[in-house]
Amino acid sequence: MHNTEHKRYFSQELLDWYEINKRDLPWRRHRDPYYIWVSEIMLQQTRVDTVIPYFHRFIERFPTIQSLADAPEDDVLKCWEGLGYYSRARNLQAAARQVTEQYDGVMPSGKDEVSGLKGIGPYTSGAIRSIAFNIPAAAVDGNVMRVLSRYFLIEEDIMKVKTRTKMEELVLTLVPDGRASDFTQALMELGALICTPKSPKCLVCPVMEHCSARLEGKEESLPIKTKAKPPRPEYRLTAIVEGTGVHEGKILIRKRPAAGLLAGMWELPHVIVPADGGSVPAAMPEETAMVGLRDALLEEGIPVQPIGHVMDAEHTFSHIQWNMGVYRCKWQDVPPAALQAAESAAAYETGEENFRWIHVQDMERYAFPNVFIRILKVYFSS
DNA sequence: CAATCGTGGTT
DNA sequence: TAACCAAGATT
Repeated sequence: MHNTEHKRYFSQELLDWYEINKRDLPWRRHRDPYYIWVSEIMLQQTRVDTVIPYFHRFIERFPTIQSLADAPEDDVLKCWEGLGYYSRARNLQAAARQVTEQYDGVMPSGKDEVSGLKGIGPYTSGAIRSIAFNIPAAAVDGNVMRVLSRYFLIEEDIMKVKTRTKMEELVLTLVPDGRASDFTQALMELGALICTPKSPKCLVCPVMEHCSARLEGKEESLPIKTKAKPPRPEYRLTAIVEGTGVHEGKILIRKRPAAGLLAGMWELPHVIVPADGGSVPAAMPEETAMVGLRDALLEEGIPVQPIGHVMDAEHTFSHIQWNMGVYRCKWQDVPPAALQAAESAAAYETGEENFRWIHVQDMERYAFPNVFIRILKVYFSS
């Protein structure tokens, strides 16, 4: 159905188009595998315009693989703050340490070596090897699957691994000799600029003439993709704990666990409210919320007295929607008897474990998820 | 395979 | 405005 003639046409026209239309992007100004690597990790599920300022800051702060490997993890997370999917940052640094230890600090180019690095999957492996080393490897991302599913009329669910591996094989038959780097980027560039998800610009597409989807009027209905499940709602009560005594003028923050959602990031103390009977914090009487918050935090060894409602906040992750009621609280100095129940309260006072008392200006030293930055901004500006 | 893991822009 | 989307990896 698709002869080598149409394939050759596709590859050649695509390369010619790319040469003229490629964007001037920061990571395209070098062939340094480290730059390509960092950009590819940042670009996962993230728009180019969002990545650009992060890329500049990251390369300035961590100019080499060695400097990244040597840095404290908190510094790396701070540099990633606001970009999302924070495991990318943690894995990137872990991989930098792998390269330092296993490959003398030099980025490898072999398939098994690259794929063996943390955070580098099939796509990123192909992207680094083709773009940085000009090796004929397939880098099949969302853009590429969209372009290929349309040009070759592949009516299979692109969410399935099998579809991606099939397209990887297809790509390998398309890469012109010695042009792997440009071809990979051209394929993605076409998906980003011309063969867009909605309203593809077929009239200015360099390969429109032999695009099967276009010829059959199916360009708008491809690729086929299963719908994502809507995020499940969660209800959380959040505390802005104001310090007393030596901690006067400060608030309490804590560091999240090393795994899971927002791993390793800092946050305001908060508790989940069991969602029975639709008890949305916004709808919950403030008195009820404050009593619940006080009791729940004391269970976790954080003795506070809620004072009043600050704001409601909503934050949507890929799979969870947080509905938050935020309350100003006063740290409660607990009498010795009660201290036993709140066993770890003393730990916060000494600043041990994963808790800190901070001033507003200390925020720049800790990496916070976006939702807490928004809340703290409102709090500190009022 | 399907769920987990952020955020902001576009339609 | 709600839904969809953006250069995916890990478990």
